[in-house]
Amino acid sequence: MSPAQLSRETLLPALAAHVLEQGLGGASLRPLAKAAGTSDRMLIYHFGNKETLISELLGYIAGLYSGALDAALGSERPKTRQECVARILAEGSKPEMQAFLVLWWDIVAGAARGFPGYREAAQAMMTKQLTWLEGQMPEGDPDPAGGARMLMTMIEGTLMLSAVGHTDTALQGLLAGGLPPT
Amino acid sequence: MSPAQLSRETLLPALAAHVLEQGLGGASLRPLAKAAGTSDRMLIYHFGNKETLISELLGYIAGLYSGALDAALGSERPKTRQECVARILAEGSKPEMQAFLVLWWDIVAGAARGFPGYREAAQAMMTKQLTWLEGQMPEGDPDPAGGARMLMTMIEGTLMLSAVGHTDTALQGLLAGGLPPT
DNA sequence: AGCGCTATGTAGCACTCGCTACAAGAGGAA
DNA sequence: TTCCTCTTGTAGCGAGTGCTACATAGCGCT
Repeated sequence: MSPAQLSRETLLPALAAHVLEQGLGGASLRPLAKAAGTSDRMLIYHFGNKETLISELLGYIAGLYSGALDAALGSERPKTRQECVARILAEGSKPEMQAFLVLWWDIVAGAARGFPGYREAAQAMMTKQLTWLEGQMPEGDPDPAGGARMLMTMIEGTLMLSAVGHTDTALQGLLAGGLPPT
Repeated sequence: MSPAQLSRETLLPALAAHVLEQGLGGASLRPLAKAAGTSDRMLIYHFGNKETLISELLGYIAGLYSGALDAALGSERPKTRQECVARILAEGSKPEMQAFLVLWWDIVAGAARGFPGYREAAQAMMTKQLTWLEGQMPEGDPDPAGGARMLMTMIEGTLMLSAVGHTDTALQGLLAGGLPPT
């Protein structure tokens, strides 16, 4: 009956799955523990306190995101910047990415408010995404580094506007910027 | 001793001041009531329940934001798009705007998660900002409507990246987009 | 066998949460 | 006056919060 020994590493996947669908705002110990098949008592035992747990969880989720981006590496690079934008927006609209996106705004809000661990995790995810985007820039692009950062800014703006029901504004903005997502 | 009669209208300013500095995540009735000089009992009495209170509060804050934008209308229009971006980013970096910005990410997170009232308030604020931005577009701009939407998308992306410690990424993106904030 | 360390369960503490039951004062209407 | 409505205070409920005290089972080491 004794389950495989618990540890931070074995707990984190279940915890991540829980916050991915329930959010960080209402993440309290007992529901988290239930989702991981254990008790609040054991979460405190393994992580010390809730703050540490959340920090480690955010780091783990940043790793998940990084892995998801790696798995999304297309075989051949896009030919144009606009194709590049279209591809990454398509990536973000996949259903399995929705939970990530919703959670993302929780993380941004926590980062803006200075909660411990939030900023670091958010920064790591954005750094990873920037790297990924640089690798996705068209072959002969005149300014891959700067271009990637510009596309990144446009994409993040698009995601935010979409989150609050201003998808049209963002799409028309992309259009006016010469980056119509096909 | 009897204070002026309480009502939703007289309560909202104090409530807004509280969430502007404490955030929406931890906004619970008793601290809110204390900030407004009353009791949780009376908040429920006047608003019915917490959900309604938050919804009305978000609407009120959207109005505050709208007023702040109106008050920030410069006398003369910027000459170029980049000056326009520089001006709005400068506006957003004023200290009195910081509380708005931090709260903003709470609202976006709530909107993304579908909390009642959040999306409506966020949408209203973005609509207002878009209108404001259209009015700030340079005189002879070839495409004021589309341009405003593009600038809007870039600006929101910049704000988000700044919130998570990627200000440099955003600024380099603006630079590569021909929109260096002076 | 005995000892000590690690992992876990049970129970509980002091606190906050949104909300409600009940009573009471104030003011107007009859 | 008597009644009714509106507004407010006091007290509390049941649930949930992070966290802790205490006991205990299992394991390896000597």
